[in-house]
Amino acid sequence: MEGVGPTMTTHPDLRPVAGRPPVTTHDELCQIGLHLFVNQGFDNTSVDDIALTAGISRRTFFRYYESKADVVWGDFDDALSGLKSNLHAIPRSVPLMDALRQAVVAFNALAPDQVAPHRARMQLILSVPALTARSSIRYAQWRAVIEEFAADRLSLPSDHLIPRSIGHTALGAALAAHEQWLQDESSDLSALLDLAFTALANGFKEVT
Amino acid sequence: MEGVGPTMTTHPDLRPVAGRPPVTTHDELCQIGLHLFVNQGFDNTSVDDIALTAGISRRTFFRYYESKADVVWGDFDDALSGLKSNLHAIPRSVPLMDALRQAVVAFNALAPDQVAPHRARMQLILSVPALTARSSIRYAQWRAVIEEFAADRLSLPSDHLIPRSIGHTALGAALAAHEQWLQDESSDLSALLDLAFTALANGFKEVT
DNA sequence: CAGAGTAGTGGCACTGAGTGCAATAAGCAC
DNA sequence: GTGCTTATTGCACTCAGTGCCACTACTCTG
Repeated sequence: MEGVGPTMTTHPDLRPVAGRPPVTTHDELCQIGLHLFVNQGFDNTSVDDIALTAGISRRTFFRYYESKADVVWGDFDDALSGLKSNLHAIPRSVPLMDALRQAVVAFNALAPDQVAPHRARMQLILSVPALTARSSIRYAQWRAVIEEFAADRLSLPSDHLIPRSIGHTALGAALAAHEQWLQDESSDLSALLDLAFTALANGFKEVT
Repeated sequence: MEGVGPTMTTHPDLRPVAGRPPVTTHDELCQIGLHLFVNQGFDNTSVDDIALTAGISRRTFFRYYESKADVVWGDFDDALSGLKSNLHAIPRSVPLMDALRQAVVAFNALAPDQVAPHRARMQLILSVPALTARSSIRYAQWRAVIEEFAADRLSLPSDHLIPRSIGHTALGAALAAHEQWLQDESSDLSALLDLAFTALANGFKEVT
């Protein structure tokens, strides 16, 4: 959904003082996994394949990721906190739906060298059923950020119908834009996101 | 999402003339599955449990449903064609977003005796991670119906950004309403759907 | 440097989902 | 009955995911 993944490492190596140092990283496994999934397909890639390639044991793999499918998302919590800070950096004078649009667009602005890997990731997520399915967890986290922000702006509890609807529909708009982006190699994700969120804020009136 | 399930049997027994007759039905397995999931939890219920209760073999279970999770949706294709005909029964004079709202609200109008089982089903789907995940397939089918309708109304291809966004956001609104409905035992699903779709059509302006 | 403490790794065994295959059972028409 | 068709079933297998426990590799303390 955003600039997740290997190229966007955070946590600048805060290794805890004691204990055996980790052999690999989430990012490394993510890179390896994506590579294998792209080349031989998700279903044709076993956890053993990934572990073997990474030089770790199968058991250790599951200490890094809870499931094979989670690999594609890399360190998503990291990305989410980015979205959150993007949102909260927007002044309250900007209307809610504009703020959402701006934050989501800004957050998906990718450096040129990140476009290709992000395309690969999203292509997998949106086309492999098992990945689409497992992504529902990530989507829920993403929505929670939006809901919380909307609830704050509207002075409503975040489990109120309106913030919830905003969370769900914002996710919908973002996914639609991503699908569209994947469909056309030459398209611009930011522009598509902008369009989708604008249409959403207009209630899909006055559209071509 | 709608009046799916046991209480809503269609296909009035078009048994093919030749061959061994089926021992059970999708609906029966759906009922058994829901019952077990509600009582002992989804993860604590194995396919063997369901098969044993239904008096069939484990292998046969997988001829009826592709996965354990699919059980909760019963015969969803059936429900979908209901939504589709609901949509196409609406005159073209009704604006697109109003038509969607009306169709979805009408389609989720449950007979009093269907409320409890539908609550149970949606409660499972929206709270058990494995079911939430697997439901993405069903959601995609649901969206496709909406997208197709919107594309037709707007004279756009159904893989255009706007119909896609409408499909995604309509699903979002419906899910938000369902979540809200589950949260409050005394709430009315139709009213919540109406509110969510109205807010969507207003671009979330002028909301309380 | 020895030993304690801590955290990551690895092997093993196990459960359970889902699948391919081949045999069998149960209807139908003739 | 014989064939034809379709459903059921058992078996064997792959693979994801988990619990348990031993082991390893590092740091810190004395």
